[in-house]
This record gives sequence, structure tokens and C-alpha cells, in this order.
Amino acid sequence: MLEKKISSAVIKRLPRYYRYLSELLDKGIDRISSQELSQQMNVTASQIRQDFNNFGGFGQQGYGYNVQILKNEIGKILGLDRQYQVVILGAGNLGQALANYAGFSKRGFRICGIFDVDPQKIGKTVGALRVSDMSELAGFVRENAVDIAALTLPRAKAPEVAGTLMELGVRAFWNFAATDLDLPETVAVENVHLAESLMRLSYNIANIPHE
Amino acid sequence: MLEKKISSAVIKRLPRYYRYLSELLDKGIDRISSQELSQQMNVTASQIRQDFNNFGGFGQQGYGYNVQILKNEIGKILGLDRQYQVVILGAGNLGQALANYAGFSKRGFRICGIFDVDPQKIGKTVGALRVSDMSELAGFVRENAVDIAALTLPRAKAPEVAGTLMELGVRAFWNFAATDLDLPETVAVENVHLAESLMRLSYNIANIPHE
DNA sequence: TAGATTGTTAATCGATTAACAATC
DNA sequence: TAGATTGTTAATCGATTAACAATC
Repeated sequence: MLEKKISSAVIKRLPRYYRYLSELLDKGIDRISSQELSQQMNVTASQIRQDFNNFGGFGQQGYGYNVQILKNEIGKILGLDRQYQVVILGAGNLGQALANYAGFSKRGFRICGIFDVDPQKIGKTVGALRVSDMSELAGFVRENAVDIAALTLPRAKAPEVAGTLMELGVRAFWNFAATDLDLPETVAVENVHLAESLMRLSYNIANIPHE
Repeated sequence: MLEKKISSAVIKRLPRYYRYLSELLDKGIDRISSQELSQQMNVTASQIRQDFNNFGGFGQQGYGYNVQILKNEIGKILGLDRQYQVVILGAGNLGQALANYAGFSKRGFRICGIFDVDPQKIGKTVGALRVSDMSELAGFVRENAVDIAALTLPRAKAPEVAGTLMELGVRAFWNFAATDLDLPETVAVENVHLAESLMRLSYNIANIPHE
């Protein structure tokens, strides 16, 4: 790709735009200016226009933005115009919660397998799936063109399992394990470190303004 | 407080330092330089020193940092030197997963209640807790000095429940609902928007370098 | 003392905001 | 045409990196 590199600050904001645009659409609003949107989202209108213009400008002078078009374009940028096959590694509480969450499949993220090493969990039903033995993983990944692996297993096991998956061709990791994966640049890693999130919250408890 | 305002870029990095320092300590390493730490964490040594110096400098020239002391200091900054009473609002998959996760209580976050409106769920056992009826919430919060509310309920209900909790004196919200809460500056809000995290991952799938 | 490494100032880089000409 | 609002350039602000004097 020869397009200008988009800064990660911009990418982080796109899903939030997408959410607000979806809500506007649900309310039947089909047109919005950067000014109005900035008030609803609590950001500057300037930033909104700069962000959208990274991708070529979806608005029209004197009019604003068409909500449906803008939402679609941002969806395409985010890769939401296709399906993804997702496997979950680790059938603990969090893995089961992800497997049961219907919202993901609605957005094109199809959870097609869930794996564990614990004989107590293997065979158990989670949502529409049956928990498989980790030993069946390699065959499954080869047969099912898996796009994304969600890692909801103990942090000690995460790097090794991620490495195996990478060798099997998986190119994206949604990492819930409390460790950094340190994979090559050619794979995508998105970390969700809940413990770190909770620490930021406790920091803010002690530092909220005016107390 | 008269201390210099710490930028949120710094705060976001503190929990990761804390994690690395904990791991070093587990390995029996009791001393580290910004240089060594920078290599392990993949950041610049300069940034590490700048970050720590926001809080007064915990190192010693010619020596580096004492891992135990540094970890303790960062822990204190993050507010990890005390206990927090946590209630979970919404006993769905995610609420149950949080309630069952032992790691939080190890760090001083004591989950003391879990609430739902669904009669099917009320009375059910989750970890060591029994799911309570949302109608008992007000009394419970008043009696238990609740510090943090984890919101794992549908986004449509989140703002109203958060408002109620705020009136009851809760000053911190760990928000898993796919919406912005828009509460006053005097309360702390930490958002965990899993759907947005997944969208960033799918963006990166289409934009990993060299493909 | 000599060597190492911090604390801190200065330089650079990047992101955000402001301003306005272009244009629907 | 007149008014509105974008796209885009320029100005500002803040965060990161580099450099080095202070000091253990």
C-alpha cells in the first residue's frame, strides 16, 4: 500500500465515531456537521475534520456529512465490511463470556471454535459451541481459515500458544492475557489488559479534581 | 493537591511498568537501570526516566533503580496500597467472569456484590456471591461503602444505573457498556469498550506492514 | 578515583487547534 | 446569490527523544 501512514491516535478514535454515527442513524438523523458532532462527542470540530480527511474527505461544503455514507466509509476503513473467523483459546470465565456475546457475530466476527487443555472443560457446551481439546487446534486452524485468535488463557501459556498459532498462519491476536506477546510486525496484536485498566481507575480515584 | 498535573500518557504507562517490575521481582532481580528496562519493555530509556521523574525520582546515579522500592512507589501512585469495595452491575457472562476472576481480589479489589434485574439470575451463585435483585442496590451501597461500580449491563441501562450509583456516593465506574457515561468530572470513569478494541484489531489486519 | 547512570534541560517531533479560502 | 461548512494550511501545544552535567 502506498497510502500515507495513519497515526494510531486517529485509528483509536475511529471506532468511537462509528458508534456515534450508528446511534445517529438509529435516531433517523441522516446529516450532521463537524460542529454538531463535536458537541455530542466532546471533541473539537477541527479534529473531526482532520481525522476524516486522512482518508480523503467524506463531506460536502455548506452541507456537512451524510451519516449513512460516513458510517459506511469508516466501517470499510475499519475492515467491518467482511467476515472474520475467530477462535478462543482458553474456556475460562472470560473465554466463555466472549463466546456467548452475540454482539460480535452481529458485526461479522464469527466465533467458530473454543479450546482448552482442562479435561473438565473439554466437551462442555458454551453458547453454540463445544469446548475442544487444545490438541485438535492445529487441524482446526488449517481447515477453518481462522483470522483471529482471542487469548483468554493464563499469561504463562499465552506466548507459546500465540507462537504456535502464528506458525499455523493466524495473523491477528486479541490478547487478554496479562503479558506482552512480542510477535513480529507482520501480525496484528490488540491487547486488553483488564488489570491495567483497573489500576488506571484506582489512580483516578485518588486524583479526581477538587478533592 | 498542589502537585503538577500528570499527563494521561504517563498514567497509561504506569501499570505496565508495575507489571514488568513485578516480574523482575519474581525472577529475583533487585536492581535495574533505565537502559536495561527500556530494552525489555521496548521503550526509550529517556522516556522511562522522564516518567519516573514526574513523581520525584526513585533512582540513584551510577546504580539505577531498586526494583522493590520502585514497584512499591508506583503501586502507591496507582492507589494499590489500599482496599477497594467493588460491586458488579449486571450478572451476564461478563459480569460473572469478572466476579470469578481471583486476580482482582489479590490486588485489593474486593468484589462484594453482584446485581441484576433478571429473576432468572437473582439468587444464583456466582463465585462466592449470590446475585442480588437490583432493588436492593441502594441499601447495599449505603451499608458497604462501595468504592467502584463495574457496569456490565446493556448499554441502554448503563447511564441511568450509573446516575443512581453516583447519587448514592459511588465515585468510580469501570464501564464495560458500549456507551459514554457523561458523568461529572468529580467521578472517575474507566471505559473498556471491547467492541472498539476488536475494530482496532480488524483495522490492523488490513493494514499490517508488508502485505 | 573512575565508571556508571540518574535527573533534568534543550531539541525534536508529532498531534491538536485555529483560521480561512474554497466551494457546495 | 448568500450562507454554511468543508478541506487544508498555518500556528500552537504537548509529548518524546537526545544530550549532558550532576552525583552516587
